[in-house]
Amino acid sequence: MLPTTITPPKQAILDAAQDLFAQHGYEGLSIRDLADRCGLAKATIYHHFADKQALFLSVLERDTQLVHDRLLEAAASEQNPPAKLRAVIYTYCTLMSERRSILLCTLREIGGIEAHIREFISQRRASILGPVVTILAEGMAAGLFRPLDPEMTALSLIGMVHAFITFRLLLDNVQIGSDVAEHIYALFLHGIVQENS
Amino acid sequence: MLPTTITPPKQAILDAAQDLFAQHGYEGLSIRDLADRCGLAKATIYHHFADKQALFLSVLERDTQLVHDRLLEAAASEQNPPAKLRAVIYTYCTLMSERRSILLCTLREIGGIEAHIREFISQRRASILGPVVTILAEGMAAGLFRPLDPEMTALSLIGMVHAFITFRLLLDNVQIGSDVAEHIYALFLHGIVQENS
Amino acid sequence: MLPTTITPPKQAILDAAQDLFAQHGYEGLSIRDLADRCGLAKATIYHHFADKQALFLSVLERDTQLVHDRLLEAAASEQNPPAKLRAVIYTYCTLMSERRSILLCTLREIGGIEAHIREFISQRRASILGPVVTILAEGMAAGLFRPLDPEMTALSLIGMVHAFITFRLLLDNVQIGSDVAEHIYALFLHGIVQENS
Amino acid sequence: MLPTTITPPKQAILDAAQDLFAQHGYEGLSIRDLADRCGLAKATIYHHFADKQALFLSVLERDTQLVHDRLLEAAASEQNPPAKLRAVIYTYCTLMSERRSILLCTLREIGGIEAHIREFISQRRASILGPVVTILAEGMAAGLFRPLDPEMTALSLIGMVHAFITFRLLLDNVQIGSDVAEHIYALFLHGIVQENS
DNA sequence: GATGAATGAGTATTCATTCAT
DNA sequence: AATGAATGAATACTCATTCAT
Repeated sequence: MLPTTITPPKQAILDAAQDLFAQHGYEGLSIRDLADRCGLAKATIYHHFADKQALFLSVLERDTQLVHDRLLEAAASEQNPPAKLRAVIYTYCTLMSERRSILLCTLREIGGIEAHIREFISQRRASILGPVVTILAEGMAAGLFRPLDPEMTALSLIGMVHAFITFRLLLDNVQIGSDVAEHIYALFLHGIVQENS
Repeated sequence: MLPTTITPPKQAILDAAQDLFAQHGYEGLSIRDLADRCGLAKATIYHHFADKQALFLSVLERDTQLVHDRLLEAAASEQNPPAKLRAVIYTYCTLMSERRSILLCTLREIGGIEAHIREFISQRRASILGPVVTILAEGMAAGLFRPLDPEMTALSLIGMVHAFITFRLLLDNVQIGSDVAEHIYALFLHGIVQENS
Repeated sequence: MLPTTITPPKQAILDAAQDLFAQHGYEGLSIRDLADRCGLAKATIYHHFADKQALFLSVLERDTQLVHDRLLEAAASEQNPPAKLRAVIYTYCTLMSERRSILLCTLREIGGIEAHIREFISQRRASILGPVVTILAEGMAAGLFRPLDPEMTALSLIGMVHAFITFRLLLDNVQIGSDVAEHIYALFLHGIVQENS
Repeated sequence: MLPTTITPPKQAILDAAQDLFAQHGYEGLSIRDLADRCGLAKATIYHHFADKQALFLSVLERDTQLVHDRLLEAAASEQNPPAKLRAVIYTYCTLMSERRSILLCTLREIGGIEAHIREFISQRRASILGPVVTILAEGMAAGLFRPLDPEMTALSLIGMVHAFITFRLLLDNVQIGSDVAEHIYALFLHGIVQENS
């Protein structure tokens, strides 16, 4: 009836699943709860997705794609590497705070997860680190940044944000604001050492 | 019979539980698996611990205490703040790599966990950040470090380590070595920016 | 396939549960046994009833409704209060003997039962005493019966029947016949005292 | 150390068990709870009683003996059958109200109980009905009471009291007072029918 | 007289999934 | 596109009981 581009029920399931996976993790999402939340019967979920794993991968793909796109947009909105970095840090903080990307939320239960999913997650990680690595490489080439390993450095940056999400937002329910983003930006750029003339 | 200082059975359960919680998370640890691993009957676990939650808190307490103690030792083994920091970073990387402290591994599940446990975790977090905060404050007082928020800065450092644990060790099964510790140490001290004369 | 008025599976579970609750009480009914008796898997019971409590309340409701209806029918089948009472006593004896209403059978466990269920039982008790109270009030109004407290008197009558069910039927496995009903009827109407001219 | 006639710990266990059996029934008493209540280890219970069944029978025997003795005392304290009956009814109401004899409390779970215990209960029932039967026979012999079946009549009387205990005391937590005893006495003696000159 | 450790069988309940309709 | 019924395997947890000390 609706002339929408994508079938609504499938999207509604994905939306609800994104929420629940982010809150409860892979094992923690119950198909029954998901169905209830969607106002559908359990069996209907299986009409749209082969099984829980397929559902998870769909959500993960959509989710990481969104993060990837937003980071690219943020980088593109600025001209020089430091400004790009700043935009990316702000964007990543906001995204994690608002959507709690399930990539982040699933990382800690990796031990119990099937190899198949792990590989998929491993690939998706690149699509998040990618935009950051690009900026770092750009800055190093321009002589603005020191010649560090770009992958490790990007991973370190991502880790700082995650620490605030997990230890502050999730644990203490304290909102992550621009002060955190600014702190991370400053620390990441200049370190803690007092540099003298 | 054994004139050991600590009663073996309870400790054996805690050891196995430490392992399993770290690998599978809170929900992911099955009492049956734990009992099997210990060579005990399920009911025997309940003879020693009131329930899964009590078991978890016992493990968590022992685990965070160990991390706390090791970090203090590391700091005490060096004289000046930068050296102390370096020792602490190395120690934390090693500990996380070897024991995958369940504090870290449980963070993701915080959403679904009962308030009671959350509060406990929240308190224990301080005992891990504490030693780092002390060193930072010391360095700032000495004019060696820039005047940043010590809590946020310590949290950022911890986050960097966690990123390598989750994204490299847990996900790709790649061991975390001294190169990682060294990278984090350098980045944390000086940032990425190329400082000019 | 069957054009029956009520869905068979749910009713079959209720029938089996009525039996088992009556025999073993609330705690004594095992969902596994119930499922076995129905030829269903345990999980199927939970497909139809939220939990044991919901199942119990369903059975209790159906059971007390039946007793209530039968007592009303019995009373309606006769004209004068004494005859009504006699019919009610016979009917109640027969019902208890055949079905061992779970209301009766659960009473002992009241101590351990949750307040929620107790309240439900308390309400249901009225639907059984009601028909008797009505007859007694009728007879008193007509001057046939002495002006006693109708509630207490009805309760006393019910108690006499229960004594025979528990002490004879359940304990000694001796069937309760018309001799018992007749005894109760005579005792309830005239007492034990030899009235003189 | 104590020159008491009976060993205290065994009595303490019996006292606690009497309470718990009365409240929760046979199945409902947990050895762990009993041990906790006594401040003893579970194994200590088994040091004094072979198993749960033996414990139950000990309690039951002590309990019914007490009821039996008190009923005999009550009967002996009066001269003529009606006065004896009145005393017995008052005493029985009080005993049931205060101690909730486990005989009463176990009756409703008879279905699930082992044949061995049932037989024991069956025997003990006589020691409670006995005193009442004696009074009734006495009254009938004296021409004061109508020639009814003494066993059935005694059972009916007991049933009336039980109805008030289960439906009022246990269910509604309403205390059973002398009004109930008086009602039962009057009803039992004269019935409900208005006798005319 | 007392107990800590241990256990096998049991409890109610939830899980992801299948299938006929 | 959707679902009610059904299920086998799993979950955390409790039970009465035994035994070496």
